[in-house]
Amino acid sequence: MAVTIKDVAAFAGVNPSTVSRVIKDSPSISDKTKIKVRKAMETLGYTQNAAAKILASGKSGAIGVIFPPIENKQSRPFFMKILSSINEEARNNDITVAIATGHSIEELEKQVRLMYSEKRVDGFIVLYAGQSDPVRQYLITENIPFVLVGTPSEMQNEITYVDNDNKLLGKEAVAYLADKDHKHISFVTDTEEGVVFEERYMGFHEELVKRDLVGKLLHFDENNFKVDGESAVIVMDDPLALMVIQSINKQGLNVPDDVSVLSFNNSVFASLIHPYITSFDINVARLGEVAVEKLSELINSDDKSKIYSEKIIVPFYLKERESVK
Amino acid sequence: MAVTIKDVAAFAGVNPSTVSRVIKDSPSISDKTKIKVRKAMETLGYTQNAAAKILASGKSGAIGVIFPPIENKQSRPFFMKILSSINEEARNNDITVAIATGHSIEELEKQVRLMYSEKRVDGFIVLYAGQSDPVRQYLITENIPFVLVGTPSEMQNEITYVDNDNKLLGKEAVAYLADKDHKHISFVTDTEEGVVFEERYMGFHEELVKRDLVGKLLHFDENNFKVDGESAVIVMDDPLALMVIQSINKQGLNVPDDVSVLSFNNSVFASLIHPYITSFDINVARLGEVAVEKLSELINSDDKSKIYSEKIIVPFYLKERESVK
DNA sequence: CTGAAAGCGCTTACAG
DNA sequence: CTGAAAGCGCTTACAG
Repeated sequence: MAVTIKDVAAFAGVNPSTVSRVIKDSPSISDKTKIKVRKAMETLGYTQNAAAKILASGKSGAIGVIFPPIENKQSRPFFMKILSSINEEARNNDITVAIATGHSIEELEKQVRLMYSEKRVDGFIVLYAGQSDPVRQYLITENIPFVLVGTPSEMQNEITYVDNDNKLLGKEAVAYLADKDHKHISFVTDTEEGVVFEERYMGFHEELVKRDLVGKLLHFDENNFKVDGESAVIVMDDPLALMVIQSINKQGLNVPDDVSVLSFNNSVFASLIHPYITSFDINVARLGEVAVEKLSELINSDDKSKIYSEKIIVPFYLKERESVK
Repeated sequence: MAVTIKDVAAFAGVNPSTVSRVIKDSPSISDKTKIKVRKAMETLGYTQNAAAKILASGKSGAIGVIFPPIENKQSRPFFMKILSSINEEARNNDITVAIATGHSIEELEKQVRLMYSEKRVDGFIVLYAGQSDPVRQYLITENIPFVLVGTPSEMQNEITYVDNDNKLLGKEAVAYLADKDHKHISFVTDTEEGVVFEERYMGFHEELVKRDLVGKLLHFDENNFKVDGESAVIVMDDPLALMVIQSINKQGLNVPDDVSVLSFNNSVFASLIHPYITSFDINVARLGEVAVEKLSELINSDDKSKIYSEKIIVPFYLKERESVK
């Protein structure tokens, strides 16, 4: 039915193995033969059969993207955005991407194990960095190539990961506001878990001390949140910033006239309603690209241990809008 | 290296073909043999090699999910949500999902063609319904199984699609507000393109006329939007509702005390800041499930034309919150 | 109910 | 630089 390597070989008057070599552009084939074979492929409309290639070569040419098992996280625009950029970069390298999701961590692990044991994928990109995760543990134990997007809280030396410099992000946030003459700056969060929070807050705190400014950690609670003398506030992410702004308004204060709001991630939420939020863009697209690049290296390296434990820090930039004065 | 069907056969003392039949639970194999073989698989830790299965059977056991080529759409929570539910339903049926994305329609089509010609997938779920789309055209021409999420504006008779009843949604919106004694109800949109808008608006209009109420179509423009006597407003989606509420506030009016706001889709945007938005939930999870079910039927049917052109309407429900009085 | 055999469409040492 | 052959791990008529 479909045209195979054999058909092409017959048409071009060569052996099927020669066609195979032409496909991968083997240097041992003469240009003359290559041209002839390529012409045959063209006129017959040949396309490779992925399954046959995988079976014969032992490589799937596909990678798996693992989403966090928590439901609500999946609504974050981050995931769709990084998936797009991963897929794009993968396509440019002739890699297919398959996905793994699950309501529970058990479901997720089951799917990941199956994908790998059936040899549907050569490796994984993990999109969450929670601590002591069984899925990640499995990948490490079985020595399966993977790269993490985010910073793991443990075994940083055994894992290849790509992330922003969250501590620097915290520092830069303070620096930016301080340069605008803010002297009382607090940090607002709705979670104190995770390396992202820890590092951003640490950076915030260090820079605050260094510049001799005042401020503290404010835990956001919808019914009970108030600023108390702050002229500016740094918020963990854009949706939270939206809520913070509303709370500030309810206090009878205006953003940015009375208090400035600076946030992170630069997601859709940042430019939904006014004041549009000034927010650090963490370059999600680049994060995805780099993840694919690194994973490819891991998959294709013979000595996997050699390039393990690399960390890639992707630069960020500030998207200035209306919420800071 | 990995354990194969041969190893299992040797261990159980049967022919490899018997093992293959046990795997697919063929009725022609005796229970005694099944038990014996399954035990062997268990103790040896056997898992199927997907590539070999695909090559031998001619079926990939995978489906492709095609995302719209437009960048900003991908930030909508809808896509991540439906992808999750598609993947979940697929996993329950031992189907893998691969994705196709692209900045341009050309890129997208290229990827789709490649996926299919390499036999990486058996069929597709298309997540957008714009008119005269080359990707969809390709699928139809080549007679490739696919189902559309949304309502196509042409060739409705040739395409299997799943969607909500958008016209009914428009009617129900009016009915709900009318029952709360609203008499002046307008419909707000920021786009007049697409079947979704058309049908919701048509439903709105019919019901408005039927109940002898007043109201009109309001085009949202950030700098220039005002309500003019409306006691309630129906908005195309949640993010837009957020903007509409802000505009209403700027007019010195309160939601819901002065004007009620009712919206569609029940996305994350609906419960971000107060007033939380009363919104119709369009049951995205179910949409995804049904899409997978129908696609499976298409793929496995011998006479594809027989079940073509089915439409599946998924029910919706109203999520009541704070924006309607 | 089960076995033996051919075949799916590639890749890759091995020869020459 | 190219060919002939074996093999990747399954499935599936065909026999019996």
